Amino acid sequence: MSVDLELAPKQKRAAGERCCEPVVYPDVQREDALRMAEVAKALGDPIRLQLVDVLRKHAGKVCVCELVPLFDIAQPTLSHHLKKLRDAGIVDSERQGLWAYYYVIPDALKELSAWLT
Amino acid sequence: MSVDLELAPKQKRAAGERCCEPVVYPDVQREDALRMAEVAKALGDPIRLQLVDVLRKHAGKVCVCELVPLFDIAQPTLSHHLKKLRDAGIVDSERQGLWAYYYVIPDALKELSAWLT
DNA sequence: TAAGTAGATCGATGTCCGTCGATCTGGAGT
DNA sequence: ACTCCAGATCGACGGACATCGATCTACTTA
Repeated sequence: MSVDLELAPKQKRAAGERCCEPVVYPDVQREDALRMAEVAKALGDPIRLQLVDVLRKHAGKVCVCELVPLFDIAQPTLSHHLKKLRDAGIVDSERQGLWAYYYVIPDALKELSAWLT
Repeated sequence: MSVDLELAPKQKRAAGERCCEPVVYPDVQREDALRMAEVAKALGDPIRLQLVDVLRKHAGKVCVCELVPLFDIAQPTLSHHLKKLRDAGIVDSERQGLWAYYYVIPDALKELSAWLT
């Protein structure tokens, strides 16, 4: 899989007809697309999207034990989703004794948000 | 646009006390989360994200034959991605003779964009 | 030191996804 | 009618994903 986005010479169209305006290039380069797609993918699960929503609205750090009863999933599954969000660079966590506190990394959603606007 | 989940206020974490109360809140906005997650999931692939980017920048309808040479993937794969975007309600297509033209549905990204902002 | 607890990790399972070559569909040109 | 072509669909394959119960880890408390 190449990064190359060059246009190949297209086959000739019938009787000089075009199907559309000539060349279109993606303005978003591949690395940007990879980064934003990774964030979008992490948000592509209803539970993770709601998790981010809860964390964002709280504006502080939220204990995992507060999150567990909000969703009808087992604790390991929630932990799995939080890890996905961590791996995507959307949230981070802090351990304090037995409890773990999660928060949204500032500007983590900025690039995708700006692209969507 | 938000999931509207209120959390119990944080309390002091003294010895022997719970860090929080396991309150269950009605998930009134689950439908919103499902809808936005579906859009995010569709954007969670670099090629699909670039596809949407090209279609959005073009502001008109783009022929599939223009899209194929932009990406280093086989034609059925591109068709598969376009179908994913169609199923997510992000794009739609028009057939004109041999050619198919794709375009971004207006406001399709609006809800997710507003939530991200 | 022993018991208890919050949260992460492991292992298994069933499902979904991205990719491709091959094939099908239907309009266009000869 | 026949051929050519653009694009969609099919079938298969390998890998990723969501989910769970069981277990592990690390800290707190008796």
